[in-house]
Amino acid sequence: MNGVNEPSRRPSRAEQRRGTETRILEAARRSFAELGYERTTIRAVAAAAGVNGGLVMHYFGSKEELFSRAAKLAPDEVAAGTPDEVAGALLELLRKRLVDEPVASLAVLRSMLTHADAAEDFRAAAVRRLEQLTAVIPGTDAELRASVLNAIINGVLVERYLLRLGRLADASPDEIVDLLRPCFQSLTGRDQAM
Amino acid sequence: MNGVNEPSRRPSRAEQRRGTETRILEAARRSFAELGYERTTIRAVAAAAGVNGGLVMHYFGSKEELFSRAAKLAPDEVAAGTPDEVAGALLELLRKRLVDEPVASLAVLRSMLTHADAAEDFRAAAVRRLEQLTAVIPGTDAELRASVLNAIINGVLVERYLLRLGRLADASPDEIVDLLRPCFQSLTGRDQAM
DNA sequence: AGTTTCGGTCAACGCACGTATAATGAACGG
DNA sequence: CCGTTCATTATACGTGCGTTGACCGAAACT
Repeated sequence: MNGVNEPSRRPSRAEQRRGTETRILEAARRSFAELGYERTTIRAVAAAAGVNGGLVMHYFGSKEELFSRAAKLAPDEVAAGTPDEVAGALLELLRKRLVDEPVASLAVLRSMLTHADAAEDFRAAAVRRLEQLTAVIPGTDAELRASVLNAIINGVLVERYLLRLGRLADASPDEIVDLLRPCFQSLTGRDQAM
Repeated sequence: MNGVNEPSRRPSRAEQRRGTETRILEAARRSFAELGYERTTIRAVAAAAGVNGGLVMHYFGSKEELFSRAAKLAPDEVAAGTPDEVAGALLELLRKRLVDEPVASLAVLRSMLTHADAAEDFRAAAVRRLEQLTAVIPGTDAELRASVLNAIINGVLVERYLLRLGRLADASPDEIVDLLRPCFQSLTGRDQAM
Protein backbone atom coordinates (compact mmCIF):
# COMPACT_ATOMS: atom_id res chain seq x y z
CA MET A 1 0.00 0.00 0.00
CA ASN A 2 2.63 2.48 0.93
CA GLY A 3 5.33 3.55 -1.53
CA VAL A 4 7.63 0.67 -2.46
CA ASN A 5 10.68 2.87 -2.81
CA GLU A 6 10.18 4.31 0.60
CA PRO A 7 12.51 2.93 3.20
CA SER A 8 9.47 3.40 5.46
CA ARG A 9 11.71 2.47 8.35
CA ARG A 10 11.19 4.66 11.28
CA PRO A 11 14.15 7.04 11.50
CA SER A 12 16.87 6.11 13.93
CA ARG A 13 17.30 8.19 17.02
CA ALA A 14 20.38 9.89 15.62
CA GLU A 15 18.59 10.75 12.37
CA GLN A 16 15.63 12.03 14.29
CA ARG A 17 17.82 14.24 16.39
CA ARG A 18 19.74 15.63 13.44
CA GLY A 19 16.46 16.29 11.71
CA THR A 20 14.81 18.27 14.45
CA GLU A 21 18.05 20.07 15.21
CA THR A 22 18.31 21.40 11.69
CA ARG A 23 14.62 22.24 11.67
CA ILE A 24 15.16 24.28 14.81
CA LEU A 25 18.21 25.98 13.33
CA GLU A 26 16.38 26.88 10.15
CA ALA A 27 13.46 28.31 12.07
CA ALA A 28 15.88 30.23 14.28
CA ARG A 29 17.71 31.67 11.27
CA ARG A 30 14.48 32.86 9.74
CA SER A 31 13.36 34.42 12.98
CA PHE A 32 16.68 36.10 13.75
CA ALA A 33 16.79 37.49 10.21
CA GLU A 34 13.25 38.77 10.30
CA LEU A 35 12.86 39.91 13.88
CA GLY A 36 16.38 40.36 15.20
CA TYR A 37 17.80 38.92 18.37
CA GLU A 38 15.54 40.46 20.98
CA ARG A 39 12.22 39.85 19.36
CA THR A 40 13.07 36.27 18.55
CA THR A 41 11.68 34.07 21.30
CA ILE A 42 12.75 30.53 21.95
CA ARG A 43 9.15 29.46 22.22
CA ALA A 44 8.30 30.88 18.81
CA VAL A 45 11.30 29.23 17.20
CA ALA A 46 10.32 25.96 18.83
CA ALA A 47 6.75 26.30 17.62
CA ALA A 48 7.91 27.05 14.08
CA ALA A 49 10.05 23.93 14.24
CA GLY A 50 7.14 21.96 15.60
CA VAL A 51 8.72 21.10 18.94
CA ASN A 52 8.44 22.12 22.54
CA GLY A 53 10.32 25.12 23.83
CA GLY A 54 12.21 23.14 26.39
CA LEU A 55 13.79 21.06 23.68
CA VAL A 56 15.53 24.04 22.16
CA MET A 57 17.07 24.76 25.54
CA HIS A 58 17.98 21.12 25.93
CA TYR A 59 19.81 21.09 22.62
CA PHE A 60 21.42 24.50 22.60
CA GLY A 61 21.69 25.43 26.24
CA SER A 62 20.88 29.11 25.86
CA LYS A 63 19.49 31.63 23.44
CA GLU A 64 22.93 33.06 22.78
CA GLU A 65 24.25 29.64 21.92
CA LEU A 66 21.31 29.02 19.62
CA PHE A 67 22.09 32.29 17.90
CA SER A 68 25.77 31.44 17.48
CA ARG A 69 24.93 28.08 15.96
CA ALA A 70 22.16 29.44 13.74
CA ALA A 71 24.14 32.38 12.43
CA LYS A 72 27.38 30.61 11.61
CA LEU A 73 28.39 31.38 8.07
CA ALA A 74 31.28 30.43 5.90
CA PRO A 75 33.80 33.25 5.48
CA ASP A 76 33.87 34.53 1.91
CA GLU A 77 37.30 35.01 0.44
CA VAL A 78 38.11 37.52 -2.24
CA ALA A 79 41.22 36.84 -4.31
CA ALA A 80 43.87 39.42 -5.11
CA GLY A 81 44.19 40.93 -8.57
CA THR A 82 43.95 44.19 -10.45
CA PRO A 83 41.55 46.73 -8.97
CA ASP A 84 38.96 45.90 -11.59
CA GLU A 85 39.29 42.21 -10.83
CA VAL A 86 38.86 42.80 -7.13
CA ALA A 87 35.83 44.96 -7.84
CA GLY A 88 34.44 42.20 -10.04
CA ALA A 89 34.99 39.60 -7.36
CA LEU A 90 33.24 41.74 -4.76
CA LEU A 91 30.36 42.33 -7.10
CA GLU A 92 30.04 38.61 -7.72
CA LEU A 93 29.94 38.14 -3.98
CA LEU A 94 27.19 40.72 -3.74
CA ARG A 95 25.31 39.17 -6.64
CA LYS A 96 25.37 35.80 -4.94
CA ARG A 97 23.89 37.28 -1.81
CA LEU A 98 21.26 39.08 -3.82
CA VAL A 99 20.31 35.95 -5.69
CA ASP A 100 19.88 33.46 -2.91
CA GLU A 101 18.96 35.85 -0.13
CA PRO A 102 21.17 34.28 2.48
CA VAL A 103 19.06 34.05 5.57
CA ALA A 104 22.09 33.37 7.73
CA SER A 105 23.92 36.56 6.86
CA LEU A 106 20.73 38.55 7.31
CA ALA A 107 20.34 37.02 10.73
CA VAL A 108 23.85 38.12 11.61
CA LEU A 109 23.40 41.57 10.15
CA ARG A 110 20.11 42.29 11.81
CA SER A 111 21.23 40.84 15.10
CA MET A 112 24.49 42.73 15.11
CA LEU A 113 22.32 45.80 15.05
CA THR A 114 19.86 44.65 17.66
CA HIS A 115 22.10 42.99 20.20
CA ALA A 116 25.76 43.67 19.66
CA ASP A 117 26.78 41.47 22.57
CA ALA A 118 25.22 38.42 20.97
CA ALA A 119 27.06 39.09 17.75
CA GLU A 120 30.50 39.66 19.22
CA ASP A 121 31.90 36.66 17.36
CA PHE A 122 30.64 38.09 14.12
CA ARG A 123 32.29 41.42 14.69
CA ALA A 124 35.55 39.53 14.79
CA ALA A 125 34.68 37.75 11.56
CA ALA A 126 33.77 41.07 9.95
CA VAL A 127 37.07 42.59 11.06
CA ARG A 128 38.96 39.68 9.56
CA ARG A 129 37.09 40.06 6.30
CA LEU A 130 37.94 43.74 6.26
CA GLU A 131 41.61 43.04 6.82
CA GLN A 132 41.64 40.53 4.03
CA LEU A 133 39.93 42.98 1.72
CA THR A 134 42.38 45.69 2.70
CA ALA A 135 45.25 43.45 1.67
CA VAL A 136 44.10 43.22 -1.94
CA ILE A 137 43.49 46.94 -2.40
CA PRO A 138 46.31 49.29 -3.39
CA GLY A 139 46.96 52.72 -1.95
CA THR A 140 47.65 54.15 1.45
CA ASP A 141 43.98 54.49 2.31
CA ALA A 142 43.21 50.87 1.44
CA GLU A 143 41.81 50.34 4.91
CA LEU A 144 39.24 53.05 4.51
CA ARG A 145 38.37 51.96 1.00
CA ALA A 146 37.78 48.43 2.19
CA SER A 147 35.61 49.70 4.97
CA VAL A 148 33.54 51.80 2.59
CA LEU A 149 33.12 48.88 0.22
CA ASN A 150 31.94 46.76 3.05
CA ALA A 151 29.54 49.48 4.13
CA ILE A 152 28.06 49.68 0.64
CA ILE A 153 27.52 45.94 0.44
CA ASN A 154 25.85 45.88 3.81
CA GLY A 155 23.87 49.00 3.01
CA VAL A 156 22.47 47.46 -0.13
CA LEU A 157 21.58 44.22 1.64
CA VAL A 158 19.97 46.10 4.52
CA GLU A 159 17.92 48.30 2.27
CA ARG A 160 16.80 45.40 0.09
CA TYR A 161 16.00 42.76 2.66
CA LEU A 162 15.66 44.45 6.02
CA LEU A 163 14.12 47.80 5.21
CA ARG A 164 12.66 46.75 1.86
CA LEU A 165 12.93 50.33 0.72
CA GLY A 166 12.57 51.64 -2.79
CA ARG A 167 13.38 49.90 -6.04
CA LEU A 168 16.31 48.17 -4.39
CA ALA A 169 13.78 45.87 -2.81
CA ASP A 170 12.72 44.31 -6.09
CA ALA A 171 15.33 45.20 -8.69
CA SER A 172 17.15 42.34 -10.38
CA PRO A 173 20.59 41.49 -9.03
CA ASP A 174 22.11 42.21 -12.44
CA GLU A 175 20.76 45.75 -12.53
CA ILE A 176 22.10 46.45 -9.09
CA VAL A 177 25.50 44.96 -9.76
CA ASP A 178 25.87 46.81 -13.05
CA LEU A 179 24.97 50.07 -11.40
CA LEU A 180 27.55 49.57 -8.69
CA ARG A 181 30.42 48.49 -10.92
CA PRO A 182 31.86 51.98 -11.47
CA CYS A 183 31.58 52.62 -7.75
CA PHE A 184 33.44 49.50 -6.83
CA GLN A 185 36.10 50.04 -9.46
CA SER A 186 36.70 53.51 -8.14
CA LEU A 187 36.92 52.25 -4.58
CA THR A 188 39.19 49.31 -5.32
CA GLY A 189 41.69 51.83 -6.62
CA ARG A 190 41.34 51.79 -10.41
CA ASP A 191 42.85 55.31 -10.68
CA GLN A 192 45.19 54.99 -7.78
CA ALA A 193 48.81 56.12 -7.86
CA MET A 194 50.65 52.90 -7.30
CA MET B 1 25.43 86.36 46.64
CA ASN B 2 23.80 84.71 43.68
CA GLY B 3 24.43 85.92 40.14
CA VAL B 4 22.88 89.29 39.51
CA ASN B 5 22.04 88.48 35.92
CA GLU B 6 20.27 85.31 36.94
CA PRO B 7 16.55 85.64 36.89
CA SER B 8 16.79 83.25 39.85
CA ARG B 9 13.02 83.03 39.67
CA ARG B 10 11.83 79.53 40.13
CA PRO B 11 10.76 78.19 36.72
CA SER B 12 7.10 78.29 35.98
CA ARG B 13 5.22 75.04 35.74
CA ALA B 14 5.11 75.24 31.96
CA GLU B 15 8.86 75.84 31.78
CA GLN B 16 9.48 73.04 34.22
CA ARG B 17 7.41 70.70 32.16
CA ARG B 18 9.05 71.63 28.88
CA GLY B 19 12.42 71.20 30.52
CA THR B 20 11.91 67.70 31.83
CA GLU B 21 10.11 66.71 28.66
CA THR B 22 13.08 67.62 26.50
CA ARG B 23 15.43 65.96 28.99
CA ILE B 24 13.42 62.80 28.66
CA LEU B 25 13.38 63.06 24.87
CA GLU B 26 17.12 63.55 24.72
CA ALA B 27 17.75 60.60 26.97
CA ALA B 28 15.35 58.54 24.89
CA ARG B 29 17.09 59.50 21.65
CA ARG B 30 20.45 58.50 23.04
CA SER B 31 19.11 55.19 24.27
CA PHE B 32 17.22 54.36 21.09
CA ALA B 33 20.29 55.19 19.05
CA GLU B 34 22.63 53.14 21.18
CA LEU B 35 20.48 50.21 22.18
CA GLY B 36 17.66 50.12 19.68
CA TYR B 37 13.98 49.94 20.41
CA GLU B 38 13.72 46.69 22.32
CA ARG B 39 16.62 47.13 24.67
CA THR B 40 15.64 50.64 25.54
CA THR B 41 13.62 50.54 28.74
CA ILE B 42 11.37 53.29 29.94
CA ARG B 43 12.81 53.05 33.42
CA ALA B 44 16.35 53.52 32.14
CA VAL B 45 15.34 56.52 30.04
CA ALA B 46 13.59 58.00 33.04
CA ALA B 47 16.62 57.42 35.25
CA ALA B 48 18.92 59.05 32.69
CA ALA B 49 16.59 62.03 32.63
CA GLY B 50 16.51 62.09 36.41
CA VAL B 51 12.82 61.40 36.79
CA ASN B 52 10.59 58.56 37.78
CA GLY B 53 9.52 55.95 35.26
CA GLY B 54 5.87 56.63 35.74
CA LEU B 55 6.34 60.18 34.57
CA VAL B 56 7.49 59.10 31.16
CA MET B 57 4.30 57.14 30.80
CA HIS B 58 2.33 60.07 32.08
CA TYR B 59 3.82 62.37 29.48
CA PHE B 60 4.02 60.11 26.46
CA GLY B 61 1.41 57.47 27.09
CA SER B 62 3.35 54.55 25.69
CA LYS B 63 6.80 53.46 24.65
CA GLU B 64 5.85 53.61 20.99
CA GLU B 65 4.65 57.16 21.37
CA LEU B 66 7.84 58.11 23.18
CA PHE B 67 9.78 56.66 20.29
CA SER B 68 7.77 58.56 17.70
CA ARG B 69 8.30 61.82 19.52
CA ALA B 70 11.98 61.17 20.20
CA ALA B 71 12.84 60.12 16.69
CA LYS B 72 11.13 62.89 14.77
CA LEU B 73 13.56 64.48 12.38
CA ALA B 74 13.38 67.25 9.87
CA PRO B 75 13.21 65.99 6.29
CA ASP B 76 16.34 66.89 4.37
CA GLU B 77 15.74 68.33 0.95
CA VAL B 78 18.15 67.99 -1.93
CA ALA B 79 17.83 70.53 -4.70
CA ALA B 80 17.79 69.70 -8.40
CA GLY B 81 20.77 70.42 -10.63
CA THR B 82 23.32 68.72 -12.82
CA PRO B 83 24.25 65.20 -11.79
CA ASP B 84 27.49 66.47 -10.26
CA GLU B 85 25.59 69.10 -8.31
CA VAL B 86 23.13 66.57 -7.00
CA ALA B 87 26.00 64.31 -6.02
CA GLY B 88 27.64 67.23 -4.27
CA ALA B 89 24.48 68.08 -2.40
CA LEU B 90 24.07 64.49 -1.26
CA LEU B 91 27.67 64.37 -0.13
CA GLU B 92 27.20 67.57 1.85
CA LEU B 93 24.21 65.96 3.48
CA LEU B 94 26.31 62.95 4.34
CA ARG B 95 29.12 65.12 5.62
CA LYS B 96 26.75 66.95 7.91
CA ARG B 97 25.59 63.68 9.38
CA LEU B 98 29.16 62.51 9.79
CA VAL B 99 30.19 65.70 11.51
CA ASP B 100 27.54 66.11 14.12
CA GLU B 101 26.57 62.50 14.53
CA PRO B 102 22.87 63.09 14.56
CA VAL B 103 21.54 61.03 17.39
CA ALA B 104 17.99 61.29 16.13
CA SER B 105 18.65 59.75 12.74
CA LEU B 106 20.68 57.00 14.36
CA ALA B 107 17.78 56.29 16.67
CA VAL B 108 15.51 55.96 13.67
CA LEU B 109 17.96 53.89 11.72
CA ARG B 110 18.71 51.46 14.50
CA SER B 111 15.11 51.18 15.53
CA MET B 112 13.86 50.63 12.01
CA LEU B 113 16.10 47.61 12.04
CA THR B 114 15.14 46.39 15.48
CA HIS B 115 11.42 47.04 15.56
CA ALA B 116 9.99 47.80 12.17
CA ASP B 117 6.48 48.29 13.57
CA ALA B 118 7.60 51.13 15.78
CA ALA B 119 9.25 52.85 12.87
CA GLU B 120 6.39 52.64 10.42
CA ASP B 121 6.13 56.42 10.22
CA PHE B 122 9.74 56.65 9.28
CA ARG B 123 9.40 54.21 6.46
CA ALA B 124 6.95 56.65 4.97
CA ALA B 125 9.40 59.52 5.43
CA ALA B 126 12.16 57.46 3.85
CA VAL B 127 9.94 56.66 0.89
CA ARG B 128 9.18 60.34 0.40
CA ARG B 129 12.86 61.18 0.51
CA LEU B 130 13.52 58.52 -2.08
CA GLU B 131 10.84 59.89 -4.37
CA GLN B 132 12.24 63.35 -4.06
CA LEU B 133 15.71 62.11 -4.82
CA THR B 134 14.41 60.16 -7.80
CA ALA B 135 12.96 63.34 -9.22
CA VAL B 136 16.32 65.07 -9.48
CA ILE B 137 18.15 62.16 -11.09
CA PRO B 138 18.05 61.68 -14.86
CA GLY B 139 17.63 58.39 -16.67
CA THR B 140 15.04 55.65 -16.76
CA ASP B 141 16.50 53.84 -13.79
CA ALA B 142 16.50 56.95 -11.60
CA GLU B 143 14.41 55.15 -9.01
CA LEU B 144 16.95 52.42 -8.58
CA ARG B 145 19.85 54.85 -8.54
CA ALA B 146 18.18 56.89 -5.84
CA SER B 147 17.60 53.75 -3.82
CA VAL B 148 21.22 52.70 -4.15
CA LEU B 149 22.43 56.15 -3.13
CA ASN B 150 20.24 56.00 -0.10
CA ALA B 151 21.55 52.55 0.71
CA ILE B 152 25.13 53.76 0.53
CA ILE B 153 24.48 56.68 2.83
CA ASN B 154 22.75 54.47 5.34
CA GLY B 155 25.39 51.80 4.97
CA VAL B 156 28.16 54.25 5.77
CA LEU B 157 26.30 55.62 8.78
CA VAL B 158 25.50 52.15 10.06
CA GLU B 159 29.06 50.94 9.71
CA ARG B 160 30.49 54.05 11.33
CA TYR B 161 28.14 54.59 14.23
CA LEU B 162 26.24 51.38 14.79
CA LEU B 163 28.72 48.66 13.97
CA ARG B 164 31.82 50.82 14.47
CA LEU B 165 33.63 48.64 12.00
CA GLY B 166 36.96 49.31 10.33
CA ARG B 167 38.51 52.66 9.50
CA LEU B 168 35.09 54.05 8.69
CA ALA B 169 34.56 54.29 12.42
CA ASP B 170 37.24 56.93 12.89
CA ALA B 171 38.08 58.38 9.49
CA SER B 172 37.53 62.09 8.98
CA PRO B 173 34.31 63.10 7.22
CA ASP B 174 36.36 64.75 4.47
CA GLU B 175 38.22 61.58 3.65
CA ILE B 176 35.01 59.63 3.44
CA VAL B 177 33.21 62.19 1.34
CA ASP B 178 36.13 62.55 -1.07
CA LEU B 179 36.30 58.82 -1.48
CA LEU B 180 32.63 58.57 -2.28
CA ARG B 181 32.46 61.46 -4.72
CA PRO B 182 33.14 59.42 -7.85
CA CYS B 183 30.61 56.86 -6.68
CA PHE B 184 27.93 59.43 -6.17
CA GLN B 185 28.66 61.16 -9.45
CA SER B 186 28.35 57.90 -11.27
CA LEU B 187 25.07 57.12 -9.53
CA THR B 188 23.52 60.51 -10.02
CA GLY B 189 23.89 59.93 -13.72
CA ARG B 190 27.02 61.85 -14.76
CA ASP B 191 27.47 59.63 -17.84
CA GLN B 192 23.82 59.11 -18.49
CA ALA B 193 22.21 59.37 -21.92
CA MET B 194 19.88 62.28 -21.46
C1' DA C 1 -7.89 82.53 51.73
C1' DG C 2 -9.56 78.01 49.54
C1' DT C 3 -9.69 75.16 45.58
C1' DT C 4 -8.12 73.30 41.49
C1' DT C 5 -4.49 71.94 38.48
C1' DC C 6 -0.67 69.40 37.52
C1' DG C 7 4.41 67.95 37.80
C1' DG C 8 6.10 64.25 39.94
C1' DT C 9 6.68 59.79 42.99
C1' DC C 10 5.58 55.15 44.50
C1' DA C 11 4.01 50.61 44.60
C1' DA C 12 1.82 47.24 42.30
C1' DC C 13 -0.27 44.26 38.39
C1' DG C 14 0.06 41.24 34.53
C1' DC C 15 2.53 39.33 31.18
C1' DA C 16 6.14 37.20 28.42
C1' DC C 17 10.45 35.79 28.43
C1' DG C 18 14.77 32.74 29.45
C1' DT C 19 15.63 29.06 32.06
C1' DA C 20 15.46 24.75 35.22
C1' DT C 21 13.65 20.42 36.44
C1' DA C 22 10.92 16.47 36.56
C1' DA C 23 8.34 13.22 33.97
C1' DT C 24 7.12 10.18 29.75
C1' DG C 25 7.79 6.95 26.44
C1' DA C 26 10.02 5.00 22.65
C1' DA C 27 14.59 3.41 20.67
C1' DC C 28 18.66 0.98 21.86
C1' DG C 29 21.93 -2.55 23.68
C1' DG C 30 22.66 -6.66 26.00
C1' DC D 1 13.16 -9.28 27.80
C1' DC D 2 14.97 -6.04 30.83
C1' DG D 3 17.62 -1.95 31.93
C1' DT D 4 19.52 2.17 29.98
C1' DT D 5 19.66 5.97 27.08
C1' DC D 6 17.70 9.83 25.16
C1' DA D 7 14.34 12.65 22.33
C1' DT D 8 10.62 15.13 23.79
C1' DT D 9 7.00 17.21 26.69
C1' DA D 10 4.86 19.57 30.67
C1' DT D 11 5.18 22.56 34.39
C1' DA D 12 7.02 25.85 37.17
C1' DC D 13 10.29 29.65 38.83
C1' DG D 14 12.27 34.17 38.67
C1' DT D 15 12.84 38.38 36.54
C1' DG D 16 12.24 42.55 34.00
C1' DC D 17 9.34 44.82 31.32
C1' DG D 18 5.23 48.16 29.90
C1' DT D 19 1.64 49.95 32.01
C1' DT D 20 -1.71 51.51 35.77
C1' DG D 21 -3.63 54.06 39.45
C1' DA D 22 -3.33 56.03 43.86
C1' DC D 23 -1.06 59.52 46.10
C1' DC D 24 1.72 63.99 47.39
C1' DG D 25 2.93 68.75 47.27
C1' DA D 26 3.60 72.95 45.20
C1' DA D 27 2.15 76.22 41.67
C1' DA D 28 -2.01 78.63 39.53
C1' DC D 29 -6.33 80.44 39.73
C1' DT D 30 -10.41 82.93 41.77
